[in-house]
Amino acid sequence: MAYWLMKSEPDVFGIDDLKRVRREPWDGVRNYQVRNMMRDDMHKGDLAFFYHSNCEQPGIAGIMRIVGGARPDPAQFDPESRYYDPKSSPDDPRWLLVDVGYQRKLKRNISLHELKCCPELAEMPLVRRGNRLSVMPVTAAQWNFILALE
DNA sequence: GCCAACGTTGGC
DNA sequence: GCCAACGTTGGC
Repeated sequence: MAYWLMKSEPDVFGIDDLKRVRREPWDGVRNYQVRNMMRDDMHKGDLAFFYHSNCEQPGIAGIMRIVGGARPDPAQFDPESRYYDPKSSPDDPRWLLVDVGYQRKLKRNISLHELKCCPELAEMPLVRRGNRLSVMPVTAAQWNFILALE
């Protein structure tokens, strides 16, 4: 089983939203590197940190599980969607999503600032300059270390 | 295939 | 709101 960190803006969709709906298609990924990771490396049963980005206190807010493997993101075919991609076709879908399920909130939000201060996490793309991945792998050691901060 | 222009991400 | 970083686009 693999571990991940997935970013979302809480103003758009946060951990409390996932808690309410229990399960959600993680749509809108429009980055090839992330798409390839979802396609090749993400599997049903994997666990992921829910990270709040672009907000007052960026950080890890909860844990979710991958409950469905990669499948075409319907939003890419919807002209009304902000994720519409006219260059994609149902015959050859360009963008994928995975389905995630609510697991739990962390007892406290673990802020980006705090994560940045941990030498043990220095290799995480999250704390590295210029990183723009909205989904990134987390090693078992990093996962356990972060949970121990809780 | 190069690279300038442009758009997006996301911390601050 | 600013802006650094970086991915994508498209002219050549």
